[in-house]
Amino acid sequence: MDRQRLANLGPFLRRLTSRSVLSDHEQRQILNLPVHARHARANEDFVALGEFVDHASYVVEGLVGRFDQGSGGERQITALHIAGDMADLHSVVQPTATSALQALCPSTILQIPHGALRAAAAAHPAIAEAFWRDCMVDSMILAQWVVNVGRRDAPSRVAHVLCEMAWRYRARRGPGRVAFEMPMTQAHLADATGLTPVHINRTLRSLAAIGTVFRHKFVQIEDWDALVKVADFDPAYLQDGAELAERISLVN
Amino acid sequence: MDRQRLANLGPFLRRLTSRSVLSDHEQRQILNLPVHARHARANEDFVALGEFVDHASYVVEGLVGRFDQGSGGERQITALHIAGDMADLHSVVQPTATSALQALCPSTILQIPHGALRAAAAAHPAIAEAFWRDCMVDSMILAQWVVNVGRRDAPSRVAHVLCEMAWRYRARRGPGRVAFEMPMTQAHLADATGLTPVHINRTLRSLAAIGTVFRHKFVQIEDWDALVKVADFDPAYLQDGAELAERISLVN
DNA sequence: CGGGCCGTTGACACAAATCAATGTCCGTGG
DNA sequence: CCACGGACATTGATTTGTGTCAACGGCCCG
Repeated sequence: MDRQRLANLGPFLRRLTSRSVLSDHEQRQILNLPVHARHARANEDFVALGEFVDHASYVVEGLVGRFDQGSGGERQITALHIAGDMADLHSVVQPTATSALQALCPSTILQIPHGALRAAAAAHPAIAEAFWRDCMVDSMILAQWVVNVGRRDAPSRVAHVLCEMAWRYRARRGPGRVAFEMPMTQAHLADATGLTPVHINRTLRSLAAIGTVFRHKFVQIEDWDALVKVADFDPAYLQDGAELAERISLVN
Repeated sequence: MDRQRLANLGPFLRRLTSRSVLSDHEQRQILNLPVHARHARANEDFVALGEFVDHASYVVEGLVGRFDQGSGGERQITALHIAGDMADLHSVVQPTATSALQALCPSTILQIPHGALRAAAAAHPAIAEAFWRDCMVDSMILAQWVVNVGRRDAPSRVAHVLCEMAWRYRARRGPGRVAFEMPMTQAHLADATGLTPVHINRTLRSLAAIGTVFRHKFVQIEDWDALVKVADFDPAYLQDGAELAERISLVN
């Protein structure tokens, strides 16, 4: 295991500290985690279903999807992970993958050994807490996806995914125009929303009527508020505006 | 905060130790957690949406659902918690509820202060790990629900929920007949599967054709294997048969 | 005895799936 | 430089699963 000291874990640390309190020393522990870089081509599984992994996968660049599938082969994306996300931090505590990780576009991944993560968590309760909390944010997103797929019609579903991604990419600035890159195909969107690719296509055309377009891996939203209304989007679940006062530490 | 020492946390401890390794001393810490009993009537919210909670809710008796809803009022159950489940252990680390907790039948709840849980986790890395892992099991169930609601048709969805519940209630013994109590209504099943109550009704009738009935809050399955086939059910995600060898401890 | 919750049934409407073809772009190799 | 192949997007015709609306029935409990 080579220990390249790329400064790439910065975004991960920022994610953690945006929701949890870590001392300088603890922050250094995170940045000094050993990593092993790896590349994944578009549509390449870099963690297979059922595989027993000994490392977590951090997305430096690109976009990855968590895929689940039934025995009939019908695929469903269960989570999307953008650059800066630890795609399977949960594997530290649950090393048998119950879903596959697949790159949706050429992506670079940093593998971080479970051993190092476990050691950091065991030595510093605040780090354990930050990891736990980070996993729980993913879990709340998952709960929202159940609602999305279970209770919304096609335009609303697609709009909701676009809103969530805009928010997570921090592309949204005001009530008006928003634009960001989202390197996935219409078929991927279908896998994420529980719809068919053809219907995604038609739905996107209907969304164009309110000024939202997804073309050439690029999302352009003319009227953010209008999209939010269609999506019935409330960003509370992303735990982003979490007040410092609400952050409670294990270490008290 | 009264500190009733009911021996009711036993099932919770058993859940934890079935997947994580805890020393005798750590186990005692769990059993000695202070609790406050509370009753909830059927269809009563005992944790409201958006509420800031300072305790976790443990289900001693009954059945509770995690409810999410859109602005239009359409409800979606995001998780079911049976007796012995800690319904919102995640609230320790994420105290603002993004979903409501509602009793589906008369239930009794034990409230456990976050302070005590946090103290136990901070003092014992193995306990922190066990809590984290327990939350991740719920998370994997959630991921399966996304698949269920996103990719399966009505008979398959309902069958899958029944299989999962049979498994979690430990009602399944062999390949043949299975029966267990599941104190919820058809409308609740509809909220859990993203279907309408009328369609649930018709779907249940179609499942009766393969010998599976849900009547009077009771599930009776004549042919388990047949139901599993309809449901496309694979219990791996429940992390139940997890081998001891696969359990890895933070404390090494 | 009456009212409400829950379950049941039928007729009909509609959103999304399916099936099938065609179009467009882009990289690659002749 | 052009022809080819493949991935992705687009479109139309048709089918189908599920929702919607509306009514009725059973049963428990007050």
